[in-house]
Amino acid sequence: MIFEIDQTMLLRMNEEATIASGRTLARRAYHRLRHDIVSGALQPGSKLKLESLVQQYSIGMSPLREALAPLAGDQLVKTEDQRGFWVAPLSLEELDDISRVRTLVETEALRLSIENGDDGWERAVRDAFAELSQVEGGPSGMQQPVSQDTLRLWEDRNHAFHTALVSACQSPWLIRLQELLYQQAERYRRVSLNYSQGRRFIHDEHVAIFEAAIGRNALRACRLTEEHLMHTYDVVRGALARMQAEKSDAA
Amino acid sequence: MIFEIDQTMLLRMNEEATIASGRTLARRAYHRLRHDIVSGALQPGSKLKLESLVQQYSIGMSPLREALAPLAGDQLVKTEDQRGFWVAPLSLEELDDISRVRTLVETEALRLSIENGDDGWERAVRDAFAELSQVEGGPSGMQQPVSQDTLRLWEDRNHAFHTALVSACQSPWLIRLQELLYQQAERYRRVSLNYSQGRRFIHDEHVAIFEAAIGRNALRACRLTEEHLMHTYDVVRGALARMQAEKSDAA
DNA sequence: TGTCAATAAAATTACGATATTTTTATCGAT
DNA sequence: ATCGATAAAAATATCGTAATTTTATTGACA
Repeated sequence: MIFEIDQTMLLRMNEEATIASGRTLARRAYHRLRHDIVSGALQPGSKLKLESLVQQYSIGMSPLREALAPLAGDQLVKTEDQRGFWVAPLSLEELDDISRVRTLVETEALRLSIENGDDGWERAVRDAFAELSQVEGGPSGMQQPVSQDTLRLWEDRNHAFHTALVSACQSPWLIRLQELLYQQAERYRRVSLNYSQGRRFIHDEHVAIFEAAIGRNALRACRLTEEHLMHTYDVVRGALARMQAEKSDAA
Repeated sequence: MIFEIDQTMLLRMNEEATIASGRTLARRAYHRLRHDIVSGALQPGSKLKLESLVQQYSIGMSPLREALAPLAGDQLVKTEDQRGFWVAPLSLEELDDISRVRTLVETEALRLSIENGDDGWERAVRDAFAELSQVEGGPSGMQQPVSQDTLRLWEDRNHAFHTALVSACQSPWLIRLQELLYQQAERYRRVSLNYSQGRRFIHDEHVAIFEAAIGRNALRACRLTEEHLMHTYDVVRGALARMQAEKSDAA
C-alpha cells in the first residue's frame, strides 16, 4: 500500500517536472510557454510582448525567441515579420477543422496500428488504458465535479492512451501529425472545461475503443474513434459557443 | 514574339527573386537555406556548422538561428539541444512514409475541394493546369532530357497545380499539411532526378486528374491522384535505391 | 477629418561572454 | 606496444546585452 502511494507520488512529480524540463533555457521556456498557452493562462489571440515575457519568465531575449519559433511551428503561436508574436486565437471554425483532420489522421493511424501491433503494443495499450480507467474511476466515472489536479492527470492519461493506440502504426509522420493535432484539440478542451455543463459517459467510449483495438477489429475501432472525437467536438463546441456568447454579452 | 520572351524573362526573374525574398534577414536566410536543402545543394544528413554558415551566407548568428528554427519545424532540419543542427537525412523508409501520408491528406483535401469548389476554384485549376501543360509540352511531353531551368519551372508549376486542386477544401489544416508533405516529397524528387532513367507519361496522369476534378468526379479524381502519387513514389524510390547502391559501391 | 512629422515602442540583429560538447593529448595498466 | 581511462584543448552552441531598424502612436497642422 505504501508502495502504491510512493509510485503515484513519483509519477506525479515526474509529470510536473516535465512542464519546464529541458537542458537549454530555450527549451525550458518553450515548455513553460506551451503549457501556459494550452492551459489558457495566456489569453488566446493576445499579443506576446517580448519585453514583458523576458521579465515574467526571467529569461533573456535570445532563448525566448528560440522558444517562440517552435511554438509557431506547432501553430500555438502566430508570428508576423517585424510585428511580433501572438497567442494563436481560438475559433469555432478552427475547432471544426481540427476535429475533422484529427479524425482523418487518428483513424488511419489506429487502423495501421491494429494491423501491425505486436505484443508490446498490446501491453502498452492495456497499461495506458488501466491508468486512464483509474482516473476515470469506473463505468460512470467523472460524473461529479473534479479538482484541477485530477483534470491535469486525466489529460495526461487520455493523451497517453491515444498515443499508445496509434504507436504501432509504423508511420513517424502520422504519429507526428496526430501529436500536433491532439495538442491543438487539447487547447480547446482546456479552455472550454469551465464552461462544460454535464459530463458524458466518456469512459464507456474509451472502454469500447480499447476492446475493439485489442480485439483487432480495426473497422469497429475506427468507427468508435470517429464517434468519440465527434462527441468531444460537440461538447467543446457547445462550451466554446457559450463562452463566446458570454463574452459578447459582457461587451 | 518579343513580348513572349519578355514575359518569360519577367516570370523567371520573379521566381528567382522569391528564392531569397523576405523582409528580415532571418526570413531571407530561411528561404536560401530551404532552397539549398530541397535542391540537394546541402547534403542530406550533413552537419550544419553555424560558423561556416555565418560566413557562407554572410549573415549574423542571430538571424541564422532564427532561420534554422522554422526549418526544423518543416522537418527539413534536425536539431538536438547543445549539439546543433543537421540537414534532415533522406531514407527509403521515410519516402515510403511520406508518400502514404501524403496520399491520405491530398486525396481527402481533393475530395473536399471537388465538393466545395466554386467557379473561382475551377478557374484557378484550369489556369494552373494550362501553365503546367505548357512546360510539360503535350501528350508525351518531357520525354527528352530537359535543362535544369525547365525542371525548376516544372517543379513550380506542378506545385501550383497540386495546390490549386486542393485549394477549395476549406480546411486550413489540410492545406498546411499538404504543403508540408509536398515539400518533403519534392526533396526526394529533386535529389533523385539525376538518377532517374526514362521518364513516364506524367502529363497524361495530370490530364486525367484535371478532367476528373473539373468533371466533379471526386471518386475518380482521388483514385487517379493516389495512383499518380504511387507512380511518383515508384520512380523516386528506384532512383534513390540506385543512388544509395552507387554510394555504397564507392565506399 | 485626414495627413504628416516627431516620438515612443517594439522587434530584429550584432557581438561578446559563457557553457557545453567533441576532439585531441597524456598517462597508466595490461 | 595497445588499449582504456582521464585530462587538457579546441570547437561549437547557447545566452545576455546593447545597438539598430522597423512599426505604432501621438499630436500638430491643413
